[in-house]
Amino acid sequence: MRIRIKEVAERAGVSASTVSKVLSGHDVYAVRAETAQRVRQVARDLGYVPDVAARNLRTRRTGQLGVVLEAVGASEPDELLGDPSVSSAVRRTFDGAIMAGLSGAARELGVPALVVYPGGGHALHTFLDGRVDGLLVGCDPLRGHGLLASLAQATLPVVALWTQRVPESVGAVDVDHAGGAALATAHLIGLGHTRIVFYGGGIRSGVEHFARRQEGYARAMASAGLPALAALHDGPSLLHAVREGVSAVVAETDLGAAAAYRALRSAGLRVPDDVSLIGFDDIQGAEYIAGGLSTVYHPAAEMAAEGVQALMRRLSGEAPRQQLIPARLVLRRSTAAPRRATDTS
Amino acid sequence: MRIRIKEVAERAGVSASTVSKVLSGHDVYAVRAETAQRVRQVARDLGYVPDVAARNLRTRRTGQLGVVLEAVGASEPDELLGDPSVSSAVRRTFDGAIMAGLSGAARELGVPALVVYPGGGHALHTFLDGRVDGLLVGCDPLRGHGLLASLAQATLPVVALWTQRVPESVGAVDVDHAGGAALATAHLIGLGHTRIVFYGGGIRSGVEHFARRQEGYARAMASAGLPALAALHDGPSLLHAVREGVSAVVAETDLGAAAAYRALRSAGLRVPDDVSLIGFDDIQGAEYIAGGLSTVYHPAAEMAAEGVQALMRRLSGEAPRQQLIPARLVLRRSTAAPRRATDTS
DNA sequence: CTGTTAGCGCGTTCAG
DNA sequence: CTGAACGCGCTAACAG
Repeated sequence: MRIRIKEVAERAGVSASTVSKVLSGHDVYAVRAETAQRVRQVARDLGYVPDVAARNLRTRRTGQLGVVLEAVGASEPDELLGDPSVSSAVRRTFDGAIMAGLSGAARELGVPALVVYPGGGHALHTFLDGRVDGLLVGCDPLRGHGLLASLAQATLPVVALWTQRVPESVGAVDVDHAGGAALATAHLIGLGHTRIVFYGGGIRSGVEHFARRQEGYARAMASAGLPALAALHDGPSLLHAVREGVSAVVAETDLGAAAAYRALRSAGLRVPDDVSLIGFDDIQGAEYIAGGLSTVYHPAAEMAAEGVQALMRRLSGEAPRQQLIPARLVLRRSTAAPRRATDTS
Repeated sequence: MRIRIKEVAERAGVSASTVSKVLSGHDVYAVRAETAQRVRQVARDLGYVPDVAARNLRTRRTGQLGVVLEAVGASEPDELLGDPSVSSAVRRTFDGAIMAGLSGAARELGVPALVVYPGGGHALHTFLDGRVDGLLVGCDPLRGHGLLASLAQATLPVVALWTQRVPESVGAVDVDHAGGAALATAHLIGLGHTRIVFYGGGIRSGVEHFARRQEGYARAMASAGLPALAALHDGPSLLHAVREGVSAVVAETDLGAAAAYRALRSAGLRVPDDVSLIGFDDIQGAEYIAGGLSTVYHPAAEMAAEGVQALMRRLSGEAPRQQLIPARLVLRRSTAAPRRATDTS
């Protein structure tokens, strides 16, 4: 049987409420230093640990943050990313990064515990039973997220991760996909490329992230005064484009870059000698792709950490905000200056 | 203000305890079907959600399982696995796989929530505040885990993951590292190799997993009547061994296999033509290593899922057990039959 | 079959 | 400066 506050009180020769005051840490209660000292000593000797169930009931708070990862354990739609075993490994890396980010931030901020709800498909009321003070919803980037809409009605403070499509009342932290893709595109432009194509489903895929990445590509092209080309999403049309003068490829994802690389290689084209190739995500194994894939680092852990902070701010009364975490270039060996254009000779 | 049980009771014209009986789901309480029906209807209409804090206090249980991942967010000791950014990505894949496994099993078993404790270095009492009914401790495979020793004294049911070195009172689920390495070694033996070396720190590394992997290698060699060679852990000695007739390499990890591959290639040796190479872990990107690395799949998610089940069994009174999850071969293109030995011509 | 009663263990008044 | 009293919302035992 665990030690209760009453036993500590008896052993210290005080009342239970005095023990509570001492251990609460709040200085607002005036307790004689000597008494406080004795209480603390007895509590330590007895190994007293306050019961959170009772405390939560009394204070109507838990200090815990809920985490819903719609993505955890989900498998990717094959058609989007190719080999399902590979893409599920990618998914897991993101999950791990997100957990690491959440966990690190929670520790920093003194959050006692994160309550992770297992799997998807929970009814709204699951989150309203007083188990948590607020909720982080890690959205599935490849699917919709109806949960947010219903949560927006509830009084529980919510911060969404990995999306920017949220109701007014919900905070959001996403990776700056558009900015990252613009960075990648600008890098190629800076190397001297002018005919640059976006490789992937992009806006047509219906996937929010991918659409934003294509928008970032288009934005960077536009601000350099270059024409944004139509997105390509298969090997043959990519090869056709290269034959027509395209010298650089911005792939929607690193896995997409790997696919593009295979297509280029099978046609005898070299990277970066004949075509420059840049990916997005900096997935594990990217250094093995295309002889070392230049890419855009996807700050999943940073996003998650910022999400915890945003939720804590909401809990202390701040209004919901939408934030973007900047991505950054990771340059390896798949991008280089273009060969002199053959059609000028 | 949330709806409370009393309001449901009033609206349904019954007492609070009747509402409790109906909504508890336990059939042991005799409540007239008609009454139960009415209560359920009113509860639904009002959007009543029972308060877990009060329930937990009353029942002295939470249904929640605690999760400590000593590994989450930790960075690898560089000297063990090479490039820190790469090995931390590997770590995150495992974290993600473990979370996916935990999450999936929790959903299957009806566990309402997993309580993830952020970061390492928690004092023992952190876990004894009644927040959870039992604890899963995911051990850091590259470090020790003193936490288990102290938890063994406590009354909280504990199941350790990713280790076999646990006190009597603690359950354990680990990947069968030895069995997996034996599988890999037997595969090479089956192809006709006889001079096979283990590449990695192995027993000398002090890392439990790696020691077991080397033991598995040695076991497989012994049962084929072949001599187990001393483990090698750097490029030059590997090349020396190959020149002396070694035709196949069992690498401790996939990252180790990547390093071995680089050493072999830089000496002009081809894989698998000149030397067969097999790894361990099946990390993301393994299909890009050594032209497609044959390896051993590391069932992290399966291990985690089994851990949840093991903990649930403990909660229902079963004695702690130690379990192993079998690994399995993933054959790609880095292993092949040896060339005919040059020294026989 | 249903209602009444009595806490679960703690934090927070308010007297003294 | 300290302690007594109260109740957070629910469920288990018992009485009717």
